[in-house]
Amino acid sequence: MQTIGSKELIREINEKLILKEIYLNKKIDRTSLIKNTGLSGGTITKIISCLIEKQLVKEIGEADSTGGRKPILLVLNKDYARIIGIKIGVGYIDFILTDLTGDVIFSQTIKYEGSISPQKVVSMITEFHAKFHDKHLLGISVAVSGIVNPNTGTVVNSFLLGWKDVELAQMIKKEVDTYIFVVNDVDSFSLSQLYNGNARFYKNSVVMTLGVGIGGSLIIDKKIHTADGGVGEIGHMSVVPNGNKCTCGSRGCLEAESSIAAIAARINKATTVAELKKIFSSVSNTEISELEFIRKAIDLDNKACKKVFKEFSVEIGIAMKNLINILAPDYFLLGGETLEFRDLFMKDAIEFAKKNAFGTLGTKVCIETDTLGRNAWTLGGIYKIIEVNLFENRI
Amino acid sequence: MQTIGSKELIREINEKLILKEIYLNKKIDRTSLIKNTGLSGGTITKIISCLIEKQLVKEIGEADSTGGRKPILLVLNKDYARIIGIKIGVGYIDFILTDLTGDVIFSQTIKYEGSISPQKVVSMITEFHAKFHDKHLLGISVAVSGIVNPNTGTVVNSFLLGWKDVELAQMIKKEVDTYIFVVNDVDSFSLSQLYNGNARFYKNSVVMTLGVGIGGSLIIDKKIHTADGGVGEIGHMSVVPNGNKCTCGSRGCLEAESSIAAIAARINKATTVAELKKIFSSVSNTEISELEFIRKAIDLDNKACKKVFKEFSVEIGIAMKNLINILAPDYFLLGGETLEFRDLFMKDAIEFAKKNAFGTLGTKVCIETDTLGRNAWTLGGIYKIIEVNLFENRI
DNA sequence: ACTTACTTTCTTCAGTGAAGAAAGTATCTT
DNA sequence: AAGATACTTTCTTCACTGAAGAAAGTAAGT
Repeated sequence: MQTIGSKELIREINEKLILKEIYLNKKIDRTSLIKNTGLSGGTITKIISCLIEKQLVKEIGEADSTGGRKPILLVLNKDYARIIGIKIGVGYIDFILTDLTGDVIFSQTIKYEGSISPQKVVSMITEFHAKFHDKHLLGISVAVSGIVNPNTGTVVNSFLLGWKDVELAQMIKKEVDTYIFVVNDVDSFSLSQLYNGNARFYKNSVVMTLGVGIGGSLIIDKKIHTADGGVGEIGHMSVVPNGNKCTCGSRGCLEAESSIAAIAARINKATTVAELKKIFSSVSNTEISELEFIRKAIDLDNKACKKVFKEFSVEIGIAMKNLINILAPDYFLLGGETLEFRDLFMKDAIEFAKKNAFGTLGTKVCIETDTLGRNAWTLGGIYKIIEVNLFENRI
Repeated sequence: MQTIGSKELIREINEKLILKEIYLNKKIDRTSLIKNTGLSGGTITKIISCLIEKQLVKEIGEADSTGGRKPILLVLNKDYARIIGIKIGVGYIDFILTDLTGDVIFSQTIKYEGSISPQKVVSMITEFHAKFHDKHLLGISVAVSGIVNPNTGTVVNSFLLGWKDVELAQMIKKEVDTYIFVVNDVDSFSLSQLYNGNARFYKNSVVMTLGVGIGGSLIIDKKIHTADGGVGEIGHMSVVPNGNKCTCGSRGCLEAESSIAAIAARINKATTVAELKKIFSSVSNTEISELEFIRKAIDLDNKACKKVFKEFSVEIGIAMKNLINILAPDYFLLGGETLEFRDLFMKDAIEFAKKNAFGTLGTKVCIETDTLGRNAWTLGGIYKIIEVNLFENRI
């Protein structure tokens, strides 16, 4: 939809410019706002007065004088609103409540067994909201696995949850009338890297997560690229012709070859240690997880593990090389549970990728691993809600 | 660089809105501009007067009355400026001169043997420009193979031309002081699909070209995604583990397996027809091109060709499936010289890709082949120059 | 008295909405 | 058939509005 130029647009652009400057500086005075934004003194005074009246901004004291009048410091009013973030995992749901700037106020994890229905999730969200609706609610973000259309708020297809064509945003909005942002969980993780991690310093990034599934997310020109959902299904890139049957129906997909479960299976096949094989038989009975099995395997048969992770590093290296060649990112971030075993594969995979990428693409990309931790999967959607509400122009 | 809201910005936004509306409608009257843009009558009158004064727009007569005063029709002034587009191929250079709307006024192809230096190219551009500098020159677009940084105008690395770190834009600007747009040739082809082909109707597209090399280009949110060059090196995606040695140094790349040269080599290997093998030996002496060899091969040993193209269709299908899974495009366009043999591989490749793509990604993508033809490789950059100058907002 | 920070006043300019001018068509009267 | 009148549509003009900038003023420091 095309936007026409108008006085309202001018004011909106400048208000958001000022809000962004206050947010980035945490606290700032009017004269610095004049310098940093290029707006005139009169304009700054008028707009700040407006924002104070709206209670989005507040004065919090003075800074030291440099020879004249002491400047008055301005900050975003953290208490202006609250934001709720949810991450629907397999067997658990994370809830996080933050203030206007994304600082965590409260968080909790609720575990569940078997499967969980969308109705149940909506019910839990409504309960969580009821506990905190004393403040204005800016929005609710929900991170879900699978193909998610963030524009319609629909979970098109989540294999892990067993959901298909769930209009989650609409269901939640019926109960809580606020802005609902339904997003793929890897995209949410990626948004955290963009707003709070090192991805913020780069224009184009690829995020890859290794774990139960192999996930991916793309950041293009400092914006998450979701299309209408389905972007970044890196796990379903073919790496082994006629390889293992994948859950998606294809063969030789990266996920079929290199998920946690696949690694465990490969270790079991490679090892001759009887005790280890016995332990592996418990895995499918969920007496022990694949992660735990791999931990034990490293103790009991380090040689077999090294061999399996060596092959794994080549597959991951090929996948990374392919992504670097297709997308030419400045920044490449690796995350997910499999990073626990990074010592066994990471260096080789990165070296393989950098060495085999086309031309200069391998040398120009910065490759790092996640340092933000588990909350990043939930906070990403919250950061997006803040960006959309406070800083993003409609043109 | 952040943009502040101002009266100048308002005027600029609205002028471009009006120009875009005139361009899309080819001819339009003021009352329709009021309806289509949402701007008021006074604003339309003022801005149109301005544009007429600048000679960007002109009145060209009247439309029929519908009961009142006859409306006056307005058009873009095609003669306001000229644009030059160049495509540097292997063994030839295409030159195209267009008017303000991208309509071709003049074109020529100059052949060259062996290699060609950047200096020689600049010299030819200067000569071409000298023939047509009676009109204002809006810009010059140069399409080149390899890794090209359009932001700096640098040919970082063109394997086919043997160029490395050539600051082509600067070299040209020294001779002709105008806007210079240096772009990867597949990206230029892609831009034509976006501005003049069916890609204009989709938000996210992938363009793949099959020929001497395997090239790719990405359109994200209706914008070509180039980063700082190197995006879309689809040809260097691995499809065969430990496969053929590629020019990029890696092994098993799509380009090493499925370029025109690779297909010819595979046909030669598969055939038992002595005459065909004899003809193939002439290819490396450039007595006959690979394309011509394949044409003959289809006549002399259709069975072997069918077999080779069957394998080829799987490789292309895998590559397409990988791209669909990573990028979730709405639209996928195939182009390039290998399409001459589309009857032997296209249907199978598309079917493979659609069938093996993740979830609904395969059914939602529209896959087509190029209909714009050879000039599309040159005109894409011209369309971009028009877009940047007449329609694109700086915010 | 001078410096620095912030506010107020006045000016400029772009867009808006309403009214008017210009140029049409349709109908009626002579 | 010609002229007059009524109505419609297109385009222009103009007074008003609001946002930003420039200039001048006030407040609070050293």
